[in-house]
Amino acid sequence: MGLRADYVTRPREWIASILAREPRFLSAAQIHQGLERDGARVSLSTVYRTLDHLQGKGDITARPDADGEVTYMLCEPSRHHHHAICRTCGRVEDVDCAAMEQFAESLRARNGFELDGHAIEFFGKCGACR
Amino acid sequence: MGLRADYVTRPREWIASILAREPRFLSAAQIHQGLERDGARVSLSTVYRTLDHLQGKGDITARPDADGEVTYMLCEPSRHHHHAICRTCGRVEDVDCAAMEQFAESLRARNGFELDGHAIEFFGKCGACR
DNA sequence: CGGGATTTTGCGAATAGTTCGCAAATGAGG
DNA sequence: CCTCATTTGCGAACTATTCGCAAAATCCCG
Ligand SMILES: [Zn+2]
Ligand SMILES: [Zn+2]
Ligand SMILES: [Zn+2]
Ligand SMILES: [Zn+2]
Repeated sequence: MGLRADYVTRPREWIASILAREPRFLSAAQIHQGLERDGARVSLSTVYRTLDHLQGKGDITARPDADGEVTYMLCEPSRHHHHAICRTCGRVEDVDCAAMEQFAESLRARNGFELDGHAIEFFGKCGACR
Repeated sequence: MGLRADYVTRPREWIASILAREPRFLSAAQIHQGLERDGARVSLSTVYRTLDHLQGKGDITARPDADGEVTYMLCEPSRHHHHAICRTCGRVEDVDCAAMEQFAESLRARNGFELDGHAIEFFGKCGACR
């Protein structure tokens, strides 16, 4: 009772290693394909379960892509920050949250990232709900 | 041949009217339920097709929710702006894109919206892709 | 007000992504 | 090694979304 087990297994190591070397959001299917390419035989169910597991540990971030397919990336959501996503290759660069207004400039300066769009969502309580 | 037909039909009017009175993102299923509640019998397929149609006309915005289910709201995506989404009731208020830094303040002042979080995504080309 | 060409709808079947149940395999600990 | 809890694989079940096709609705024009 109490302690939650956290076995180290081949499938989990393989999946973590795929995520570790891809700085972009990957779908469960893409991860599964990556495993096959590496010669690692892991069921798709296990991929999903491992992703849930990693998400539970706070090791990965999940996000539905434009079509609603959920994608995952190694990234600590606990450290509040945002993402710059390359429209061409999908590469993700972390962006801290300090000065929003400077983002466009600093992004370019720091990462060579050429900004051409952004999406923002604010959350909170509307007047009626307070 | 050129002109694209754009029939005015009951289902389309009903669906548009549901969207018109809900300032929040609704899933196809929620819209379908709303139609039934109104006594309007429309198939779920038609709901999806009408949503595609409205999206094609640029009348609605679609966005996958956290679980990947796609949701829709009456909102012109052509006028670039962002959304403040109430964590409690889902109400969406439009926010223009001018001065990002002032958003938190102005949101509260203008709409009584109490901000407690935000998600931002930048898009563009990374250094490697340029 | 029809009549016919065109578009839209409903239905059920087909997809695609994700989850589940359960028996067999694996990892942790002694 | 042995034992027990956890994890895996497999196939079936689910859910959201899309499709094909015949029937119904809309529009246009006379
Ligand atoms: Zn990150
Ligand atoms: Zn790139
Ligand atoms: Zn809007
Ligand atoms: Zn609210």
